[in-house]
Amino acid sequence: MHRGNRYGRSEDARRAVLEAADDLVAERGFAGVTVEGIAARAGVAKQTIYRWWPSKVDVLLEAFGDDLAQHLTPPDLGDLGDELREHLHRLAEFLTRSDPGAVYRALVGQAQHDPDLAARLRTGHLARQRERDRLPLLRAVERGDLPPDLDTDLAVDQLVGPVHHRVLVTGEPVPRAFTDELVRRFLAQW
Amino acid sequence: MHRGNRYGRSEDARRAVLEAADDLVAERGFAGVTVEGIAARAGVAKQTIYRWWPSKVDVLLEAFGDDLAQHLTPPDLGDLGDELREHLHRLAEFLTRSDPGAVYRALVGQAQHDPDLAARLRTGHLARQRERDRLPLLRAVERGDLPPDLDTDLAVDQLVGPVHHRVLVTGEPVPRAFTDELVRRFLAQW
Amino acid sequence: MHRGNRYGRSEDARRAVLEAADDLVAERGFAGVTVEGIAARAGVAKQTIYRWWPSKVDVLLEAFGDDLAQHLTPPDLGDLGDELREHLHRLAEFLTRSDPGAVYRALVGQAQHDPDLAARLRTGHLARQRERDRLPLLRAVERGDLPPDLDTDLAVDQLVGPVHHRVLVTGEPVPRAFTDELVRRFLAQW
Amino acid sequence: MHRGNRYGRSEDARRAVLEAADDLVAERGFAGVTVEGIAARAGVAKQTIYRWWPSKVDVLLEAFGDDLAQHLTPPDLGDLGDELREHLHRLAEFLTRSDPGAVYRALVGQAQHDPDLAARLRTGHLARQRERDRLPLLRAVERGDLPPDLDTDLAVDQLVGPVHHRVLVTGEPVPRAFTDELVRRFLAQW
DNA sequence: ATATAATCGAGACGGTACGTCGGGTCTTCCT
DNA sequence: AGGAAGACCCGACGTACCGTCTCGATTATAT
Repeated sequence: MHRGNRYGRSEDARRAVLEAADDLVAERGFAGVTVEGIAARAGVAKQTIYRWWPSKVDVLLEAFGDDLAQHLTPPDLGDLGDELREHLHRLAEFLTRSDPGAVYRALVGQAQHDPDLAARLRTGHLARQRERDRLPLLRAVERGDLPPDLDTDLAVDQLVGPVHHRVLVTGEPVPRAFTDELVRRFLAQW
Repeated sequence: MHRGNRYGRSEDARRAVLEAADDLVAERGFAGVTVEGIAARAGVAKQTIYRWWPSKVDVLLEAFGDDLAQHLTPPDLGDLGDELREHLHRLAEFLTRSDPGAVYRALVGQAQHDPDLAARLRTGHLARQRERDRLPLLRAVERGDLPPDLDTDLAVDQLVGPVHHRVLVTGEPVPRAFTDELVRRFLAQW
Repeated sequence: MHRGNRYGRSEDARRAVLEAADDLVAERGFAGVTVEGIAARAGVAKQTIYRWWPSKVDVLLEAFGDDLAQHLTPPDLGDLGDELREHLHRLAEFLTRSDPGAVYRALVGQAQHDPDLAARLRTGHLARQRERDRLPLLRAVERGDLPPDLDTDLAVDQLVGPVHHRVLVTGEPVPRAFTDELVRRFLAQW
Repeated sequence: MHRGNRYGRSEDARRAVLEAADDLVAERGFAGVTVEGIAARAGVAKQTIYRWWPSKVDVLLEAFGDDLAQHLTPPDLGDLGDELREHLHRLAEFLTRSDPGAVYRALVGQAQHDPDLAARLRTGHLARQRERDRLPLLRAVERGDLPPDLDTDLAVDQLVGPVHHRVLVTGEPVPRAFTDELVRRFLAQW
C-alpha cells in the first residue's frame, strides 16, 4: 500500500480524511467536526491533516468538491421557463435536503466570520456556480426570448436570491409552488 | 461599584457584559468572542455570564437588541417605489457597513450550524423584521397600487432575498444602482 | 468534597497527583512518567498539574518529599563505627532496593542534563541530607574520638562517595561486606 | 559527495552524524539532542541514523569514543602518591570542565533510567576505565608499597567515588586541595 | 562497459506527548 | 441573593519528535 514519500502524498490518507470529514458534518454538524475527530475516524495522524490542509474548513472545502457542479448544473430543455423552474427546484432540494447541501450551508455560515474562507469559497465554487446559473439566461438571449442587454448578474440574484434567503435566513420551507411562482413573476417582467 | 446584593441582579454587570460582547465582535470578529474574553473585558466573573445567559450567542442576541427595528423600519413616503428603494438601500448599508450589521451576519452565520440559535433568531428578530418589510406592500395594496391578492411573503423574498444573497453568499457590493434596478424590475411585474 | 477555589487549591488533587507520579516512576521508570499519564491516573486535568508544577520533575521532586530524612537519618548508638556501618548499609539498601531510592536515582540522573533541577535538588534535599550525614562525625568529635579539626565535608564524601559511585556509575552491588570494610579503612586513617 | 553504494556504508555520513551529535550536546545539552536535529545538522537522512544506531544514546556512546582512555589513563611516575594525585586531578578536570566530560555525565545520567544504556556503558567504557584506574595500585603492590592482598576494587572506589559524588550528586567544585587531601588520607590507611 | 543492488537524501506516514486555550461547573468570601 | 475571583475537569488545539516506510538517485564492484 502506498503510504506517502517525498515524491507524493498518500492518496489513501487524502480520501480517508475527506470521507471522515463529510461523515462527521452529516452526523454531528459543523461544530462537531474537529481535526482530532477527523484523524481518529480516518485512521490518520493529526500531523498528516495539518500537513496538507491549513484548517478544518479547508478540509471541508475540499470534501465539498464538485458537489455544486454535480447537483446544480441547469438542464438544457429549450424553454427558459422550464429550465428555470427545474433549476430552482433542484437548488431548493439541494440546500434543504442533501448532505452536501448541509456542508454548503455550514461553509457559507462559517464564511460569515472567516474572511479567508469567504474569499476562497467565492473565487472557487461560488464563482463557477454563478456561471452555471447564468446559462439558461444566456441561451434565452441567444434565442431572442430575452432582451440582449439583459443584466444577467441581477437576474441571477433575482432568481436564486429569494431561495437562499429562505434557506439561510428565515429557514422557511421552499416548496415547488414557491419556486414556480418565483419564475412566473420573473418572466412577467418583460 | 455594585458587587451583588440579595434583591435582584446587577444592572451594571449586565450592561458591561453586553458592551464588552459588542466591542469584541467589532474588534475581533465572531470567532474572537469568548465567554472568558467578555468576562475579562467587562470586569465580571464568568459565572455571572453563565447565570444569566445560556451561551455566548445569547449574549450577542441580547446585545443585538433592537438594532433591526432602529435601522430597518421602512419609511412611509406615500409612494411604493420610493419606499422600496429607500428601504433596500438602507438594508444594504446596514448589512455591509454597520457594526450591528456585522453582528447580524455573524448570528445568521452561526445559525447555519446551531439549530437552537436559528430558532430563537427566527421567532424573534427575524419574524418582527419580516412584518416591517411587509409594510410598504400592505400600504400599497390599501392604496390600490398593488393587487389585493398579493402574496406578500413571496414579494418580500423577491426584494430582500437578492440583497441578502449578495451580502451573505457572493460577497459582492450592493450599490444603489443594484437596489434601484431591483425595485424597477419588481414593479414591472404588474 | 473540596474542589478548589480562589482561596486555596484542592488538597485532594495535589495528593492524587503526587501518588500517581510516585506509582508511575516505580512501575515504568522515569521515561514512562508523562504529565498526561499522571493526569489520567490521578483523575485530574492536565491544566491542574501545569497550574501548580512547572514540569514533571517538579512533581517528582515534591513527591519525593521527606523520604531522604525518613530513610537516611543516621542512628545515635554511642559508637562511631557502629553508627557509620549502620548508616552506610541503610544508604546502600535505600539506593538499590527501595522505591524512593529509585526516584532519587532518577532525579539525580535527570539533574545531569537539567541544571535547574540540579540546583533545586541540591539546595533542598541534598543539602539537608549532607547535614544528617555529618552527625555521627560531629558526635565523635565531641566525644574526642576524632580530631577536632576534622574536615567533615571530605569525610562525608569519603564515606558516601564510594557507595554512590557503585550505585550510580558502575552499578555493582553494595553488600554489607563492602560498607563494613569501607568504614574499617576510614577509621584506620587515624 | 558520496551518496551510498552497494558495498558498505558511507564514512562521510558516519562522521557527520557523530560530529553533529557532539556539537548538539555541547550547545543545547542532552535534552536538546534529537535524531531529527542530528539528521538536519549532519545533512543526513533520519533513516541513515536508524540504520546504523539503535537510538540517539548509541550515537552519543560512539561519539564519546576513546575520550576516557585519552583523558584518564593514569601516568606512570614511579610514586603512588604522585600518580594518584595527578590521576584524580585529571579526573576532576575531565568531569567538570571538558566537553567529553559533559557527554559522560549526560550518559551516566541517562543510564539511571535506561537499563540498556547502563549495561552497555558499564561493560564497555566503564569496565575499561576501571582497569586503568587500577594500574597505579597494581604497580605499587608490585613495588611492595602496598600490601599484596589489597582489595583494589574497594581502593578504586575509595579514590574515584568521592570525586564522582561531588560532581554527579552535590555539584560542588573539586579543587586540587580536595583531591590531594583525599590521596593523603587514602595513603594514611596503612 | 554494463548491470546490479546496498546505501544515500528526502520526506510522508501513524503515533504519543507536549503545553495552551477556552468551555462550563463548582466553591468561597464579600457586599 | 448576587457578584468577583478563580480552581476544577474536560476536550481540542497546533507542534515536536519518534521510529517506520517508500521513493528515485548514486556508485563500486562483479560480471
